[in-house]
Amino acid sequence: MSCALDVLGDKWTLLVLRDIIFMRKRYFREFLVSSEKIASNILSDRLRKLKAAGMVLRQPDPDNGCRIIYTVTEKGLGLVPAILELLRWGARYAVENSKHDELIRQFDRDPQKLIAEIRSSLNGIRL
Amino acid sequence: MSCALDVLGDKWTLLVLRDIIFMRKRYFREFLVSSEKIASNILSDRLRKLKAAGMVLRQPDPDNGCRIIYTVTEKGLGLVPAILELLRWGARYAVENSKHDELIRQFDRDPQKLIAEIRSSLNGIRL
DNA sequence: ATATGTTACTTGCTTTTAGCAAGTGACTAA
DNA sequence: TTAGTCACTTGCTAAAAGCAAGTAACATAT
Repeated sequence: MSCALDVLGDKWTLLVLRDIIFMRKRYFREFLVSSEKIASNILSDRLRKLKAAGMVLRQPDPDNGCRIIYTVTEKGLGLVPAILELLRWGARYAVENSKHDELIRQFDRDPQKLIAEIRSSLNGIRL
Repeated sequence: MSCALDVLGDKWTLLVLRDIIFMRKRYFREFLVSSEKIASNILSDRLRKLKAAGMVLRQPDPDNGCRIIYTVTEKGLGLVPAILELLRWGARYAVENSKHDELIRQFDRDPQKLIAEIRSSLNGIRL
């Protein structure tokens, strides 16, 4: 638990993971335009820490030398259930979001299938 | 999600919740002696914020006027699945803890039963 | 009744972390 | 060759964390 919080115990790390997993974000710029407005230095720091924790991969885009592609690892994907439980809790007790409701329903119907879909969408990236 | 992180997005809040829910802690002093050594001013602040968020209750102990009893609310209990998924992830990917393994097995066997047990252990408190 | 102890905090202060605005160097497309 | 994109850094300020010490309310023992 405290190990988990060593990596996740801050405002931004889980949001970055949510974006990379569910919003399918790949590039630095994409993370910057999230609704929560993360600063570029913080984003840089969190991506570096997530990489150090083995939860994301950082690789140059073969099609464009100045681009970097970030992807989730299996360890990062392992947090999907936890993230979805947090979404579910937020949906039940906080103000109305409802944009994650379909995701939650999908998870309830077949958790393994949702995770398999996310994983396979990652394999679609040429590296 | 970001709503959830407004409440939980720091190192200590989830640890306090873990203690109050799974370690059955009730008094200020009990939280102070957790393995992670929270400072008393931080603990005070987090308990106040959790109370403001409607996740814990703060009531004077009828048996001892200078004691305060803290208890989880239903809203706080709603985070049990999320916390357990974090524990599970920590158990799988971080260094070996294994002291939460039984808790995780219990949750896997019958999630509702575990939550019911926690809830009923709260009702045992006279207020 | 007085002294001592307990409990749940505050306060003051220092160190660490967050966050914004602006800048940089590597690369690409016109 | 020039302008633009991209993924960051850097400098600076504001906020939060963390420690040590103090305090007010109550309880217990003498």
